[in-house]
Amino acid sequence: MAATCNDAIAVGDDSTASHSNSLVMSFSKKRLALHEVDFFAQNNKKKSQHDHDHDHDAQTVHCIELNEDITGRNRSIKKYGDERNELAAMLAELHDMNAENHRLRELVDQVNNDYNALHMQLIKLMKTQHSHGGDQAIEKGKKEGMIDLMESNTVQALEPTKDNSSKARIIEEKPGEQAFQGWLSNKVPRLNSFMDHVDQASETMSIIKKARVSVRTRSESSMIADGCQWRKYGQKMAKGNPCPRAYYRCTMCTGCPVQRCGEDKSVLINTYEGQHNHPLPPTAMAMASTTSAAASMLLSGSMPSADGLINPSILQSAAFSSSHNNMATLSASAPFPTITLDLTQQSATNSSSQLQKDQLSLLAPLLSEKFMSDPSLTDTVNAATAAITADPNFTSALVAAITSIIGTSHPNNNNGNYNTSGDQQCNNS
DNA sequence: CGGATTTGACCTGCGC
DNA sequence: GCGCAGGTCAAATCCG
Repeated sequence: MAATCNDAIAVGDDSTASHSNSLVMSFSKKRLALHEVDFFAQNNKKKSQHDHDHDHDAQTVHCIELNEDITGRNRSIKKYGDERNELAAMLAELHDMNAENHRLRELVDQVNNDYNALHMQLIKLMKTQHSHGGDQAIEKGKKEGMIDLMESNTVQALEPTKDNSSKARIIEEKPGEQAFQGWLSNKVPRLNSFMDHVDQASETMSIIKKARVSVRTRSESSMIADGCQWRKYGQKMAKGNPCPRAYYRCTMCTGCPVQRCGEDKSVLINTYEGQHNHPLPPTAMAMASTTSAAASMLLSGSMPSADGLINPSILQSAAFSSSHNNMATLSASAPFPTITLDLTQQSATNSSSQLQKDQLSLLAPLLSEKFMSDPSLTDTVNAATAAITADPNFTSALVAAITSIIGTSHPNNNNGNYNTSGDQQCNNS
């Protein structure tokens, strides 16, 4: 705008020559003035533009900041969107896993059903086999009351089974256990299954409670003073025995299930069932440990091992001691398995200490072998195990303990006021 | 008087 | 289903 104004003034000044200098001067002044105006105008313009530029920069910075903010928000939105998608994917995966879990569960149920069906068939088959192979031994045991396992071995050797090869192989590898297997198949057929360990354990525990250990001693008293306090709660006339059978219960602790009864004349037979469920005095520990150990040995021979088979050495050893010394005999007669420890010879021949040692030295390996291999034994049995492992002369100590218990309690029985001692049974019900 | 023992009744499992 | 034998209970009795 300033340049247009200057050009119009210059055209008018050229038509007047006489006043040229003054006009020039005036024009120059005006022109200077205009220049000054223009200068200020330009300065103002620059200033204005500068100010405008300054505001524009501020707005630009603000816009940049807003833009960055928007960009950040967009990033957050995008991030949230990604997380949402990821969560949705995880939910979908979880849903798939639930569905697969459901399918697997149905599959497991199906497998369990199949297993149960096969298990029942197996039990049925094994019972059928035992009805062929074990009947003779059982009948023999029932007739004689006691089964001498050496005789059982002979029976098996002379009369091999006619069943399938699997059964025949087991019998060949496990001579001596057929009587117990037969008894087990008759009483607790489920023990024949080595696959159902849980049921096996419960069954075993129930059998342990019913296992009997019969200790034969010579005593004029109606019961053995073995350190425990016994309370008589009943007496019965047993069939086939002129002497009454007395029933005793341990009174050292309320609820202790150990009981026994007695009958006989000169030979005292204490039959223990179960175990004490309370601490025992030292004098009672020997007998309790002995009976517990014997019961465990008896039951161990009837329990399958981890591989489903049974270690025959225990029963073989028992049979050995039985046939040679009449000390440990195993009875498969109903209702419960019974092991009889015959100490009558020791009591009758107190001077024959070597015989006692020899007899119990045969029993000790039976006990220690089983105890060292079976972790599920009770504390009482473990105590016996500790004694066996700690004392190499345990058998001698055990003989001395038992005989001393019996002997010191009844040092001289010639008082004549008691002549019907007992077949004592220690029942656990 | 309280605890232990006796004894007859009752229950249960098993064989016939 | 019935009878028998073994095992348990509980009231009566005994004893220190």
